[in-house]
Amino acid sequence: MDYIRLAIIDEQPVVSEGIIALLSDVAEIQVVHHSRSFEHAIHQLSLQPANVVMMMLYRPDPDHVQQVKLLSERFSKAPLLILSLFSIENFIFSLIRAGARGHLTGETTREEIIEAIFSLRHGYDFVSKTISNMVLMDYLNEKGDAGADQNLSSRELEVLKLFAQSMTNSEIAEKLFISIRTVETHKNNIMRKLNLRTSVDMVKFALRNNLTAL
Amino acid sequence: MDYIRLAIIDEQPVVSEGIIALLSDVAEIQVVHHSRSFEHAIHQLSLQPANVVMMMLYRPDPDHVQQVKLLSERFSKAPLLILSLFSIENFIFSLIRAGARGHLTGETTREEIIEAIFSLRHGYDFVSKTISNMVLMDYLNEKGDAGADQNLSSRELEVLKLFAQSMTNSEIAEKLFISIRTVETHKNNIMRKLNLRTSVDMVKFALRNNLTAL
DNA sequence: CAGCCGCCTAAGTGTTTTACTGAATGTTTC
DNA sequence: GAAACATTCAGTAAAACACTTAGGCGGCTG
Repeated sequence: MDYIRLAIIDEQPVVSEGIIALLSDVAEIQVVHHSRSFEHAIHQLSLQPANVVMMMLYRPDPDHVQQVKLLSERFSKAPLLILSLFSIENFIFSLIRAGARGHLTGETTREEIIEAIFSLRHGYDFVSKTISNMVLMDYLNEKGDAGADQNLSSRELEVLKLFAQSMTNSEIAEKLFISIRTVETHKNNIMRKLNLRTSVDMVKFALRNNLTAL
Repeated sequence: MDYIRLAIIDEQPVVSEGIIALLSDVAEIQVVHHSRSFEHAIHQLSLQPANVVMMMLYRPDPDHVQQVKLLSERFSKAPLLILSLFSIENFIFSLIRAGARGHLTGETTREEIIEAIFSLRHGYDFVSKTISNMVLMDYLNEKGDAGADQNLSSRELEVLKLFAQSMTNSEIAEKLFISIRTVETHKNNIMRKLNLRTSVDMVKFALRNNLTAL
């Protein structure tokens, strides 16, 4: 009997509990451990390897990209499945580029989760229909500006996040080891890309997308 | 037998599915319907009343405060339980002021959810320990800025509101028939009075106090 | 492979906003 | 009537912003 050993990484215990309950009557899937933090997951995975790792994300934090990269490199035998409760397309692409082998949104169903886990276990990638459709829409729109709402680079997201956390330009510059002028440039590009008028709008955008706390 | 008729409002089907799975073996709780949108929930609740309404929130959108207010007024017989996957204390207080009778964070467990539902059904409020502790801390520290806007003059409040609505200093000056320098002074006084560091903090204060929409 | 595009970096220049200080005028309050 | 505060405005220096150019780098494409 070849069980799938599933590891779960989730900051919010109640959601992982729910997911585990959803998977409880699938005999082939065995949840070996679930962690509330990335660091704990690394530790757990070293002790007890998994076949598939599932990671719940609640906001488009650039840190997650680094974590995905690290996980998929260090535990390359355990393909990584992302479940994101937001849907910023470009950010999700970053995650996939960083090594995630599958992705689901909050729109997904129990059946799709199971299908995704089986796919990853057997070496196939899995991307939810929602995201597939986004790619298709993009393809059809010829990268039309209509959907060019949320194509911030990871660096821009980082700057936006720090700014929305009440850091001044010089503080951001110091923290990221870049010049103040570069911080300004990033902010300009963010405003241009998102079609925002003032920095107040930028703060609101960050809040809407859970990049910072109110 | 007196079933608890539970209605669920959740944008992310996968989370509600998980919650429903967690509650599936509690005989006294019957999930009568779950909606992906607030509007749909209003419609459903009119057709089929509930004893308890559970609402999942993923980000601190001020619209939610209005929705909570409307729900708790229109369906006053169905106490409202919020499950927020973030933990911004001030925002949660707004939700409770708006009429929510219970609140849980993502830290919660299956048992706590069940306890909360039963409490609300029997007329008691339920607030998770995480938030209870926050309230206590707040009470002790006298730190919360609820009511702090009382100290602002009406003119200052007006300037703050316009600023938080993305108006530049010159636009505010023009609108209020005062000079730009005066607008600056007002902003300075606001920051000093509220003990804020940056204008980003000012925007957040305005949002917390419903002076503007996100 | 050459060319194009996006990302990251940075600077130039001019405008706007902020930080800090001071101050005139009126209203309220003790 | 003195004290406290609201409202108004300004000088000066620093910070931030808008708009532009620009080099190096990596990826994609014809």
